[in-house]
Amino acid sequence: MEEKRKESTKTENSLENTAFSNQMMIPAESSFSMPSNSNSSLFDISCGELADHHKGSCGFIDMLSVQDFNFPSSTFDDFLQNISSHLIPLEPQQLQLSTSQPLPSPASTVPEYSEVVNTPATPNSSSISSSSTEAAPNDDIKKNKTTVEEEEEEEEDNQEKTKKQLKPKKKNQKRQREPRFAFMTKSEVDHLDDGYRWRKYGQKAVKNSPFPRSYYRCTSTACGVKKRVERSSEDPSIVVTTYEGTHTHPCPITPRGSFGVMPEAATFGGGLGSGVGAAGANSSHFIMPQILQYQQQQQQQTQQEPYFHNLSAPLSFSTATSNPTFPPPFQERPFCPSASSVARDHGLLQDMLPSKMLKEPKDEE
DNA sequence: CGCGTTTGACCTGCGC
DNA sequence: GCGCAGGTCAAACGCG
Repeated sequence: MEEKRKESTKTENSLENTAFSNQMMIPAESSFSMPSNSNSSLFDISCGELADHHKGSCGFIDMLSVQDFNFPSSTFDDFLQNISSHLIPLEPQQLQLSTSQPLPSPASTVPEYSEVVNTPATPNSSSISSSSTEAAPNDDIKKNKTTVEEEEEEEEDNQEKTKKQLKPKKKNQKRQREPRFAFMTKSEVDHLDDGYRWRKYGQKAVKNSPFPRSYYRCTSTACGVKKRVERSSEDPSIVVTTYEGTHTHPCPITPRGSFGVMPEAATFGGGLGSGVGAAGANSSHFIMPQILQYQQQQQQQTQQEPYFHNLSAPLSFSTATSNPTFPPPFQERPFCPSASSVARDHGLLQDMLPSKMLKEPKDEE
């Protein structure tokens, strides 16, 4: 197995633009629902089995029509970024529902993602921290510890009291858990090219999984963003990518340098989504959005109702409830959606995805 | 030669 | 205290 994995790893490296096919995992707060009756759509949402550490933290999105889609890094970046600009978080309670239900063990429900994810136990802090922690993630940033950050620490403390800080990183420095953000992709390659340059610094066998977990770090000196990649033991075709930290630099491979940049600003937005979208997707903001919006527009251009609202049931992502209440942090838009997304929502996918992908919704029109 | 990967050792947290 | 598991380090190695 191990060897097989290794081989695949090699393969991955050679496959730059991975087959980003059809599934994305998003933070629990990203849970959203969409008209269940609009299954024609580009996306269908459902809950999937999550890796242990993801339990309770993520939702699972199926991008039905995005089969075997090759995502150029820049596109992916855009994609995520656009997405994140429309995140619609759920209420703590709902989050609770959405996350805990599908999750087997309550204990493992909140693990390390507590900050980013909806921590049933501490809804408030979770939502707050998700945005705040983003401000104090990277090493450099840590240097400038501000009172704000200290507050964040407190929050984190609360959240992590159960989990405690993971290792203080060799120094006495208390280890801060940076906001994390995970998503799943159905891909043959583990390491998706998200536009950033990553250096693998470790690989570990994961318990209860035949697949090893790989650890990557952003190669940019001042950037401490990390990312873990592992395959789902449930479904080997699914790659779970977890980003941690905030990029403090623009995406090196982003053609549209414009958006990829969210340096300091990233403190708020860069977050976990980091790897994913330079500025983009930050933990708490990375939630589906425009895509659905797009879909909706495509299907019912007149629909004025927000695409998805709160998730009432983890598995159902059913149609929305009418009261989308978003925790403060979610209401903010840390970064500016790429021009394309802002200027023309419906152009989002067109802008990011190959026409191939857009076909479905379009054809439906 | 620079950069990235591999891989075993090491560190830390946590449960028993 | 001990063992397990996750996470990180860093030397060795491979590749362009």
